[in-house]
Amino acid sequence: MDAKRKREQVTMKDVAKATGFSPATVSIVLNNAPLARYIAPGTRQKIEESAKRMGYRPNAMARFLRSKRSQSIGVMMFDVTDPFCTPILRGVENALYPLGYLPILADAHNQRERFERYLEMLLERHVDGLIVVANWLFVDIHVLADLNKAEVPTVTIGWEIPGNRVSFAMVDNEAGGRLAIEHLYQLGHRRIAMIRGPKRLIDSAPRWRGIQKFAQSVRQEIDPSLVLQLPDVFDANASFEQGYRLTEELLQKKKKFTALLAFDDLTALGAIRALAKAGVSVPEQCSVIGFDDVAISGLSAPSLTTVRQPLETMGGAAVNMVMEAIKAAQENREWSAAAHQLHPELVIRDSTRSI
Amino acid sequence: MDAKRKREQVTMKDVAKATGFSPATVSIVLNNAPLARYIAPGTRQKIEESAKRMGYRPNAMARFLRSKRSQSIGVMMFDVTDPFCTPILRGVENALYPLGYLPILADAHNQRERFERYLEMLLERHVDGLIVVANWLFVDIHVLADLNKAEVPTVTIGWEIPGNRVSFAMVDNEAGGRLAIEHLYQLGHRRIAMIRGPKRLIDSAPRWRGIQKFAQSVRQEIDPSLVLQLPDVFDANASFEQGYRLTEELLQKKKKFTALLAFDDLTALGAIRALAKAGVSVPEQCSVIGFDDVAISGLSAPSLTTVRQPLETMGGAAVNMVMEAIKAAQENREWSAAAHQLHPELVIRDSTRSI
DNA sequence: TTGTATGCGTTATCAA
DNA sequence: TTGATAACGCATACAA
Repeated sequence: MDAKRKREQVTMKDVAKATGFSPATVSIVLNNAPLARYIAPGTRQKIEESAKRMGYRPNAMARFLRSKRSQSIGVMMFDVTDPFCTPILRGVENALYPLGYLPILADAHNQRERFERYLEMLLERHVDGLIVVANWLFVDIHVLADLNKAEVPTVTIGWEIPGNRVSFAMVDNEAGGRLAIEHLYQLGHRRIAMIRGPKRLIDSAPRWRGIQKFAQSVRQEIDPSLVLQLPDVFDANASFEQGYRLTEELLQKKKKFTALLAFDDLTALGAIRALAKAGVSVPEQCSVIGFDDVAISGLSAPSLTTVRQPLETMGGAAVNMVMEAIKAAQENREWSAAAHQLHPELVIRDSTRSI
Repeated sequence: MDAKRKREQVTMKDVAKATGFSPATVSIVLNNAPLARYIAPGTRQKIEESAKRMGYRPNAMARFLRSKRSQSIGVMMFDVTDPFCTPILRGVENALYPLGYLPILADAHNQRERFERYLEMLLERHVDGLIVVANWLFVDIHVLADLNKAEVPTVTIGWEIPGNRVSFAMVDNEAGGRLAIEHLYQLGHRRIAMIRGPKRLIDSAPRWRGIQKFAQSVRQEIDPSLVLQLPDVFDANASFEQGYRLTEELLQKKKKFTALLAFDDLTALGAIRALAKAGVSVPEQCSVIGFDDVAISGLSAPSLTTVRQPLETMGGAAVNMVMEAIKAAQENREWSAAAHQLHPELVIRDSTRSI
């Protein structure tokens, strides 16, 4: 039974008063500060016991004021709703947890204005570092500039910022593109429809390069009439709809192809939907491969063969990189941005087969 | 070119010095405090202009120390990876944004230990309120107790905590169950297989009750040999696998049914997979209905008919409720927990058809 | 081995 | 209309 429901916070001063020691001593003990080595065992025990009994809980805000460490990381996503973001978020959270850090979440909704406002808010909160999961967002050059001048250690995932201030983690898109086409080629497919990524998206070009290089290496021509182009649309579900639409158009033109290589998984799912509607069964009559290995891909019918981005790993890598940068800043060390390219992995499921 | 890369924070004192006024005046002006009414327009302008020019940014931590408001809300999820969580997170974020609040994210991974550690961390950070997205977690009675004694305004989503300290937002499961069976019934289905929810999950019982009541109301018997039971497993993808397995067993027993009512969407997708594998086409030979309307459901092939939980709305509702509680606490008002039941909605897609 | 004093950046009270 | 001062909770330099 509490006398008051709204009890006050127990502070170090309270613990000090209760134990008869000074707040300084209490601080030293409870933080296991270097000086704690000189504290008498009995003192230590008394303080620790009292703190526990009284329900003492350090005040992170007050602590920050002295230590300048907030033990929190700002995590900016371009769109939490995008299935691409969830595994990254998990990866970030999971790497932060053992470090005693907490993520403060900001969701830009793919809007620059929102991004900027959130950036401001995160800086007011003095996050120790920033992890930015970007894609469309960075189409805008200004946002880029914002990040470069942000006076906080920053890492981006999925986008590279020129300069040596911002580290990034990113999948090797070129290798991924190669993996995708190579798989189809080895299954015997020669007439392959392809849906290229939006022009302004950073992943599109290298992924396409991987495809081209492989085609050249096996002296296989890419039929331009089978190559489609995703438009520049900023929306999580857009690629599904566009995949559907483009595939439908292709079918109407009576183009012949035995396989379809989609820019990403949602596009692939849209394509499968269109194929199904037209009575083309996957994979019997047409193989389809995606990219990303988003959570849905394993559950769809047929389950989707795809090139996996190690998203959760990327989240973890990003955490390691910000932590490095934070440490460097604290120790006033020289430090320069790092780049982390992760390997994609072919995941063979039910949407592709040999002919 | 900065002389130092690591520049210091611009404080009110700095602005005060630059303008020749006192920090107090600066504070009054920049916060538009009540007293700002008496500040000379010229003063005001000079201060605001200088603050902007110097790049002054309030320090949220220091501000908290005085005001006791952190402008952040702890958001605890049982598993961010669960597709159930994402729309809720979006709803929360979106409602928080215009209020100038930021969510601090904690992901319990369905583990009690982790939940408790995170709760502690959030309290150290003095979140103004707490939103807990629960399901499995709360199977554990202790966690429940933790929340009741937490000295912070709290709202749960998807689980009810006895007592009048914790508000909650939840879908009307009974109505949802009814919606699902009613849909199948109206399509002419009479032999309906059902996969019930895990026994320990709070949604299972009311959802089943809705089904039973409807069956009674139309004098339709529920064939016990067509009723399956999801086991108590704590994992996001478990229900997919279990749906697959249970359906497979049902098919092996040569049970006849024209429709299948699954506890949730993932279970339904698992069931569809099993049906497809056995050569039973959906919806031609068997209709399937899910529950939740998770993001995947609209994209799967066939797209899934389901009972929609307004997840994003629930997130927004939760925010409103914590804010109420926070305001009450600040004003030292009496306040009692509220309950918010949201209406489910039938979403008809391609996985069901009439016979 | 422990205590005293100071300041982190703000805001609120009171005084001028 | 504005300024001086104190206090929020903590950590550290220095003193004892």
